[in-house]
Amino acid sequence: MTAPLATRLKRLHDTVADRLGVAIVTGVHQPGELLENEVQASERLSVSRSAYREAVRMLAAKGLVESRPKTGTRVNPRRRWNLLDPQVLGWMFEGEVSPQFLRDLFELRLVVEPAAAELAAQRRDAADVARMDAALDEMARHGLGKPEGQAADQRFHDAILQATRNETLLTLTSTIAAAVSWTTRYKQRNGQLGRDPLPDHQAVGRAIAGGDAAGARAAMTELVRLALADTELSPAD
Amino acid sequence: MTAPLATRLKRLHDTVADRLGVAIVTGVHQPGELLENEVQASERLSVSRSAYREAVRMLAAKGLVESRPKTGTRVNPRRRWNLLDPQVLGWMFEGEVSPQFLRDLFELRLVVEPAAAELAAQRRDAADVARMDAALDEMARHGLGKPEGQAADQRFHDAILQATRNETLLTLTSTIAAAVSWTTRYKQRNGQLGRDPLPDHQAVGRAIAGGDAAGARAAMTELVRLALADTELSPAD
DNA sequence: GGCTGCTATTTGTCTGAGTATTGGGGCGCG
DNA sequence: CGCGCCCCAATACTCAGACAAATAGCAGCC
Repeated sequence: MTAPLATRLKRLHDTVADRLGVAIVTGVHQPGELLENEVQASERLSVSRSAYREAVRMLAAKGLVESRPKTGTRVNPRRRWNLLDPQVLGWMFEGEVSPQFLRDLFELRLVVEPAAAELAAQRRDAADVARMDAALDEMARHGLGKPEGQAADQRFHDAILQATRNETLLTLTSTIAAAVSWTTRYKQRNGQLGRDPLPDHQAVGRAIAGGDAAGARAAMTELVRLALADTELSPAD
Repeated sequence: MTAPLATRLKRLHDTVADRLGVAIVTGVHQPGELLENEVQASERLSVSRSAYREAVRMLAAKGLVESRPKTGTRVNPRRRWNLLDPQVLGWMFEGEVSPQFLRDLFELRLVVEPAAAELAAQRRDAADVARMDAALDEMARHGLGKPEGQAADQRFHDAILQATRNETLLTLTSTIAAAVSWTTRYKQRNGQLGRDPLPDHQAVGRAIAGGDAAGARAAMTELVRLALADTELSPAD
């Protein structure tokens, strides 16, 4: 017993936060549920109370839990979770992700990315275009099967968000990235390739580089729709 | 000296986090800047090192800072801040908000809310419509000058996001709310009324209740555009 | 000039004590 | 019986001080 909580690769409080965070977002601890009190919990994880408390503070900062004297630390209703927090999103994907949540994520992408593409077409400068082209080149060279190609894919989407010149949209990078990476992961797991996504990416790139706002929006909509179809999620409506 | 950090209304670590958070997002501590070391900082604020550390953990969880041994705690580049975190957003509005950021916020609203209205029109049920109508009634009764009216305004926008049946969109509630409340605050401060926003809200409500997706999108676009115009922010392009 | 090992600084972790808050139960009173 | 008040115990909160671990920067060596 007193399983030694994984060999230390990072700070202890981060490790504990990860562990608790995953347990919460994957449903091991349901909303409304009360966590063990600090003393028991820290002893069970064989960490000091301070380390455990700092972990809980992090979860609280992300809206996952709330602590009060006498009552203890309670898991918040999902509604209060910061689902767009990169770390929370990461914890989600540690377990099985519900199809409903994936559809929500793609729907958000379908709302945000076409609009972002449109704005990017209006505001991009030479540096943006260079970033996009570099990413597209690397995608073509490596293919989407390899990690390099996937990284390039994410850089492409990120470059577009950057080109919008909108900080709040840029914050959604991690959210988009989660959906993007899930698509390729899914396709690899299931071996089916679907249509080659590279031409669609290039079409988006051309429209943005050419300043064609409407075209960029349309091309991006098409791209996301295609990705959604590949995941075999039934359309939302 | 050793000014006693406000009479305790909430937890000490929350108070410290608020104070540091505001100082960072309002630019008192620039990105890249190094914070005092824990001992000095905690002494200056007259709190224990543990309380200070828990506060820093919260800021780190929101992407504002990063701590490393020997180097210290450094303010992250804005790019890594979770700008959509409700608390971070709240801290922003403690100081002067840059026009650029406000435009970004409205632009995000312009991306999200029309799409949300469209989805809401497709998926709303009786309860959603009831919520919207109740909010509209209260807005009409109190007017947007009074706190009750403003609260109702936010409930209206929230009801729409709820009706989308999309958790990730719902997470943006606080972001939308920030932009909404800023509009009314601005209008009160400057005394100018602009067009009465109530009819536009009612138009959105009617379209959603009637299941008119395209109409809902159009009406919402109009509503947000109007709000943007009232704030006298120059249009983004 | 570059590598290597030392050292000082800073965060990280632990422990144990005392404080503040508050939900709930008991008790009195109407 | 019902209602309000007070007390109590459980819990998180705060504090203080010590030691451990990591690491940037430097000195010294090859």
